[in-house]
Amino acid sequence: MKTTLRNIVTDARELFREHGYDGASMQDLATRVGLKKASLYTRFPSKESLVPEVLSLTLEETVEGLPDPQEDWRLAWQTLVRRIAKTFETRKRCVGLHLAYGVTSATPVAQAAVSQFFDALREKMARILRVGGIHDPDAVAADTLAQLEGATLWIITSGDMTSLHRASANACQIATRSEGKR
Amino acid sequence: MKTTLRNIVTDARELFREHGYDGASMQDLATRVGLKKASLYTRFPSKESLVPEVLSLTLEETVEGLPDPQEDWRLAWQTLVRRIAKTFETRKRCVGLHLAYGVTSATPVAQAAVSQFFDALREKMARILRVGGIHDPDAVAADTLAQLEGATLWIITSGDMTSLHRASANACQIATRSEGKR
DNA sequence: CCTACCGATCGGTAGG
DNA sequence: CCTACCGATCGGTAGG
Repeated sequence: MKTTLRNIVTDARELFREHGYDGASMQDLATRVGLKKASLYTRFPSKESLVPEVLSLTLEETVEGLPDPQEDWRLAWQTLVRRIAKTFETRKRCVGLHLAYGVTSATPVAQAAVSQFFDALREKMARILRVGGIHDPDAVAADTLAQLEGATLWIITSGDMTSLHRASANACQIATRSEGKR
Repeated sequence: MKTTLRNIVTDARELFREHGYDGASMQDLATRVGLKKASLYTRFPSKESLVPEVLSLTLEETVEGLPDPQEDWRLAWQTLVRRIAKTFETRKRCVGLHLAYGVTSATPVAQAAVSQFFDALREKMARILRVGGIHDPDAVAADTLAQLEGATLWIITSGDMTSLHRASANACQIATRSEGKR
């Protein structure tokens, strides 16, 4: 297992997802990637600097290779929604949400990265809905993401994935109702 | 300001809500309530033991004095939903969600308390819907809570409360559609 | 990329 | 209810 930059970022992501910003330690990350802690600091200037890397990688993975909305916006929407739901189902929690709750004004760079991540994701979703002529695409995108994120609560507290499945199914139905309005 | 047990619990709640389980320190709590840290340990045996106290107080406050569902289930439902939404609007985040993401198997008592809290709240909501003859009350209750919780993401990242308002309004509409089914 | 260290802070306790 | 302390761990750095 080579210790690439990308490897460090994905391992940092797993730690942030599981333990949050405070709970993830640079020592844990070092052990995980097979380095000494000091060596991490030759790649990343600080713990905080990992957050933008983690989130931009996540955004990239979430939207890469998505069907062109101009060609088939329904397919693009369903693929994106199901991809997000699948990640939550596999990982049990959302890194972004854990970081959103975990970063404070003490780490402004991380805080800004979290805001930008969710804003970009929402905008990506809204753009697809806009092609489909869906009413108030920004609101529908935000609410859809909120429903998916909120469903992770039940996965964490009780292992129940049915709320996530309903959220995914309901979101996909947006793309199977009548064309044009609503 | 007297340093009552209840005072300590509500201050602990504010710290947990803002900083999460790891991020909230017993020293901060002690300073906040005007005691030395060691003195906290004469009231509570551990940091972990504060979690059940915080959540049972929160559950109590959330459901106390609610209209009797048998008398007017629509009013009971709307009051409960709006009460939850109001708390999120005022406090900007949900203690329960922050704790759900923040506690691990390293603090099993806290973890169990979080699960019980959300299960009890969902059951309370479902019981009201059951009186109203709403279809699949457990699922509707879980999804409603998920939508409200998820909306806090947008409050945190961008200050946008419109998603929370839509969640609250949509939930309340459950109680204004036709009696009986759905 | 390492060893070795820094000051700060953590949850918790001894002892009065 | 306090002072004073415990060992552990934190993010980060010096110096090679």
